[in-house]
Amino acid sequence: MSEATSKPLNFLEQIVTQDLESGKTQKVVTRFPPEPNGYLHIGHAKSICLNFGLAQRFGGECNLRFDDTNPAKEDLEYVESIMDDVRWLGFEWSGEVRYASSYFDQFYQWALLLIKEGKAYVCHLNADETREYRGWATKPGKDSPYRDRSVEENLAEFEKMRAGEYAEGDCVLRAKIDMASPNMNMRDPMLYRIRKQSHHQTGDKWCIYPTYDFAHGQEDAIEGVTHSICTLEFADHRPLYEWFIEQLPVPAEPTQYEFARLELNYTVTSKRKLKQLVDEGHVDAWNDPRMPTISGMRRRGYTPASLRNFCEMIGVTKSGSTIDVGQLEFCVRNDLNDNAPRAMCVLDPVKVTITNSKGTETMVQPVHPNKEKFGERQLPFTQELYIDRADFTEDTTLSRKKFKRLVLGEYVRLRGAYVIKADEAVKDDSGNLIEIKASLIDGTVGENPPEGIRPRGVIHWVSATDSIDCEVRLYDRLFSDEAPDSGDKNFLDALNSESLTIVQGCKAEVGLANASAEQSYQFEREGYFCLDSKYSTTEKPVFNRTIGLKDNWAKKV
RNA sequence: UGGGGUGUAGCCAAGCGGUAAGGCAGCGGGUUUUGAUCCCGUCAUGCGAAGGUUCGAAUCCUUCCACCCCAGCCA
Repeated sequence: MSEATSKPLNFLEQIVTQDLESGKTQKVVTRFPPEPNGYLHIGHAKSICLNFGLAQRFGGECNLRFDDTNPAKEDLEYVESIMDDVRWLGFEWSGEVRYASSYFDQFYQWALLLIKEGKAYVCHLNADETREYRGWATKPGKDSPYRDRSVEENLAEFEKMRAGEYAEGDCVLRAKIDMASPNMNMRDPMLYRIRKQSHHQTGDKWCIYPTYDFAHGQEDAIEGVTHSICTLEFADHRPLYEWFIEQLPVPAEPTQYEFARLELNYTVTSKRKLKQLVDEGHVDAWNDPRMPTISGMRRRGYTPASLRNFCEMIGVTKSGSTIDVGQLEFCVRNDLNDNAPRAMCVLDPVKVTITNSKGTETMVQPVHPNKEKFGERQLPFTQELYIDRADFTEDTTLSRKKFKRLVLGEYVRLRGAYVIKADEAVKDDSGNLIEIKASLIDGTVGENPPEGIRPRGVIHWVSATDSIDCEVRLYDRLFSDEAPDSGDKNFLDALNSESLTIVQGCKAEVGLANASAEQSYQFEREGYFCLDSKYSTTEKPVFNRTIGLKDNWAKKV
């Protein structure tokens, strides 16, 4: 890569570079640590690309670790979907999948150690009392009455917690740090709480579970993570993260760094809210094509490369920012333009009869207009064809610049085939257009028409007799508010009632009968589409519109 | 009003004392059998504000302003 085109390093890449140069780090180890309590979304994609990308670029490794410390919210379904999504995005984690839960024995030993050293205690204050004792931002907290229990008593109490002799909420294990700290996280944070729930990995082995704070840094240390990257809201937890690393005989000393999470306008990225959309039936599933989940975008037709490229493009910083969805859309179009085979599909068909037809002919079209290696496809050109209703008008006053399609009495190029002339518009009793009678201009296949014949433009078409029926689903943004999530708005109020349009009775070129869900196509002049993995059947293919073609013209008119 | 963080164009984002990269969007033009793609051009006398240091400041200092995060037995 030349000097002029090389992308500048982001702040984390700079840190890693320095650590590698100074010898502080021998080999960079990162991790992507989702909690399996929902499906991954575009925001996670940023974190995945960052963590795996960093390891990749610097010759290191990245683990996939489930931060499964709260069985109340987690589920096996989520761990499976997460593994799927990470793999689909194109990343491979180092070794086996890790689970925080597989370190529970070690955490327990370390908790015991803190107790023995007088650095942790069992506290019987209830939730309300705990809150009261904690104080608030400008007011220091006060010590729990249980803070100075003896080591022996703490050991005995903690054993009772572990043995299930207490109910949920009766007591917790707390670190003894500083109730007056200006950092709320240091006011004797919780280490363990009681949860009488069976866990998706450890079953009923435990009824006490470590908190995020007591688990995260130690997990990193156990796994030899060198750079533990999390989002901005955890910056306040860093002193606590470091406190545990200092107090405990951990095998390594990871460092936490924070970056700004991805926010997208017109989008909600909160697992809780996405789950609500699913649970309340506003969308058909976690992978509804309108969802910003990785699985939803996948079903919609986004490609792994387009998502990776997007994450690369938006950068990594510490300043909170909201990216325009247009940038994401640019990335899919960009990828699909290069890689999607072309096809024709008429969404709102109206019949065109070629009055001077010479019988069925076969038109040959490149699969991709500027990539020969994609090969060619054959299109049956029959006497009866379909074009889109919107591509025809009887209004002869429209200027050539304003309407580059078929006008009664004028000429248009049928993509990859003849130039035709519209001779007659046939109506039914109520005046609806039911057929266009047209004539083809001889010698215009692959050739310019003779002098004096000026087609207004090029439109797509499909054989009426040799094509397939299909359904097409058009999507608009799920939310009509740029910031559905902000302030005290109810994000459900911003739901766009027109986010899904189902179009029946579409006609597609025959080759599309072999379409598969993971293969995107460009339907020429319409946009990029892929088969819907959920609703498609062999009898009736259903195509999702991933994204329309860029349309500068529509904006100007 | 405690602590932590962030302010460079409509949206992202480089910049690390030597005179504001790049991308998206926009605008203007060219090519085109997709109103797409592609190509060319254009787009911050200005870096949250005000002072100061310096030959020279987006970069250093001071003060101020705005916004975000933290008081779950969530992560």
